Amino acid sequence: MNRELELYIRRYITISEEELSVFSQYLILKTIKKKEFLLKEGTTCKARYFILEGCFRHFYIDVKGNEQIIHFGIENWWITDYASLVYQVPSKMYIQALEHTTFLELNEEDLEKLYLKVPKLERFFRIIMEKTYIAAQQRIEYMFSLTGKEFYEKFVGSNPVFAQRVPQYMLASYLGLTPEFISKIKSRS
Amino acid sequence: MNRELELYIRRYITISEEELSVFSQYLILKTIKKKEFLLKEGTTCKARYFILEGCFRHFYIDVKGNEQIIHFGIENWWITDYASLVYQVPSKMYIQALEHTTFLELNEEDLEKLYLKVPKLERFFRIIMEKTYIAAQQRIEYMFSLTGKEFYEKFVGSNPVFAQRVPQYMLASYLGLTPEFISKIKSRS
DNA sequence: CGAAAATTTGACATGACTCAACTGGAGTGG
DNA sequence: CCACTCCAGTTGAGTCATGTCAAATTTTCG
Repeated sequence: MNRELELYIRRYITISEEELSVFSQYLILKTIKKKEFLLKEGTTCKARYFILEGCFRHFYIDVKGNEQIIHFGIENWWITDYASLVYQVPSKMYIQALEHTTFLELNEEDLEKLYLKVPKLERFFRIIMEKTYIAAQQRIEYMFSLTGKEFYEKFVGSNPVFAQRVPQYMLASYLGLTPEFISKIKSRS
Repeated sequence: MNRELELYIRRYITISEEELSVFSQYLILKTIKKKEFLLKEGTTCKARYFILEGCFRHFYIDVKGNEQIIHFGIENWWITDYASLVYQVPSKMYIQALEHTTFLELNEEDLEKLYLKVPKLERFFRIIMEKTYIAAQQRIEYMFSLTGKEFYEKFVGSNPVFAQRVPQYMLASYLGLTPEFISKIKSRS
């Protein structure tokens, strides 16, 4: 079992070496180059990915043709398109590497088998989903309560390192603002 | 076991009568009157609630002092403040009945015990959380891609019955718009 | 029936967008 | 290693969607 993932799992559940090693049999270590895609619109998503090193952006093309980033994925995060994965329908999303990235792939059909062998993983993924949902909820609250300027400043304030790692226009997209507007925010302060 | 909840559970997992009856021992049938609260700011949320009949709104008071509705809860939905429930911290949220409402209460400490007795419930709640998360994600996409007018029309179009059930100013709050603006949307079409 | 709450309407304000032009680095090829 | 291109970022002018505030009207409900 990969050391990073082991630590991550043990933050949430207690699990034996044996169970971990069964889990690890289903994980495929992969790498992907900068700008390559893990998922493209029209493809049905078949797996979840645990990021070991690197960074993804998760976006879609909206009705007006703009790339709208809904997430970034970094080290120690799971990334996937749940809407496509869970309902097994073609995705409207793209997941693209922003850097050379290493990750573990967990196929969803395999995961279903795994749940039978290691039922504790149901618990693990339940807990992960709860936290993921709470984060999404938090995001909705910020979108409602903060102005663009406040949202930008909050994001950069709480993720200073990450804000360096991605270009400004992607931050703008993530925050639902235009690059021009971000530029004006910065100059006015 | 309550019939509604049984049907709901069996949409997602296969489960025996015995397991269901263990589950049902932990459920408390309750009712609440219109305008009463299930949860108030400052209280730590201790349970999840399955709505049998009636309706709740889930809101918080933002920095500017406005009530910001983040969800409505209706029949066959679970409602709770996950942020408070999962981390056991005081809630920033209110959950208030909009009608006389009947629901089943599931205490979180009990649920932890239940997971040991009926591990399948981990699976059940994992699946529920996945769907709940997907819905939250969808909401974020709408907030990004649609104008206020479009969002309002989409909501009323897909929930015509529900839109009747709550006052306009609450819809406005849920959509992140002002009641005045909703009024203008309606008059201009 | 009357008071309180919800909705509507209008005048005005503003946050954020659009578009277009400009600047400055980062690669790339000769 | 220079010249060129290209992309990200900046700046400014003008616009538009939506908000604010206040008053008028309608609905709800005790």
